[in-house]
Amino acid sequence: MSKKILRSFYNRDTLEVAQDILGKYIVYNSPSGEISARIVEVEAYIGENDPACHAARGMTSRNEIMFGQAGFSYIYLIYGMYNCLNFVTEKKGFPAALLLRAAEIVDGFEVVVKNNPQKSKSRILSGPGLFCKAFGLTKEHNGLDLTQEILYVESHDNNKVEIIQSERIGISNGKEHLWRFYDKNSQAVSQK
DNA sequence: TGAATGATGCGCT
DNA sequence: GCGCATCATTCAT
Repeated sequence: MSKKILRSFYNRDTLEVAQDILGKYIVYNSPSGEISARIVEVEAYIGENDPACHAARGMTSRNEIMFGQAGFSYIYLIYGMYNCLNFVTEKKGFPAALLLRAAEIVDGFEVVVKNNPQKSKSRILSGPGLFCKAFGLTKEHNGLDLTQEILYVESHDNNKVEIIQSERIGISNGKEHLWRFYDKNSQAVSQK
């Protein structure tokens, strides 16, 4: 039994959403077929007081989606070559988002493997850049409504997850916040 | 097995 | 120009 997550799920404290979204399934109706994957790793970026958050220096044209309503996608390009997918959380006017760092492919491996043929099934979504590359997500998918049919998350019954909390990865400021959450038992978590 | 580096777009100082 | 919420490859131990 599965059901699509509604906007009220995202419209809460970001750290609560982070832990609740682990073990849920992200579904993408791509042009070449449906893909779904189990979310196993996320990081939280919260508010203008978080130095690692893109919103730390106020609203710009790049990050304005984070200031908007919860339940939308925020996708940006990093290092000139990799896209990263975030879920916007919290109420309108409060900038916060969850970075999707890793997932386990469930359906649509044959679609995903075309985008990255060298990768094994268990590691093909192990990293934010890899995830977007495999799913075929780019900044063109920025601002999608996650309560619509193209890109959304659904919950499944009986998904118990052992959650580990740790320091965020790849940032130089704001490391004192332990805002990375991942599934202890997953082989797909990034960084080994 | 680990550290260093190159690729490369774009928003900000 | 600089510096990034990265990854794959190369070079050194």
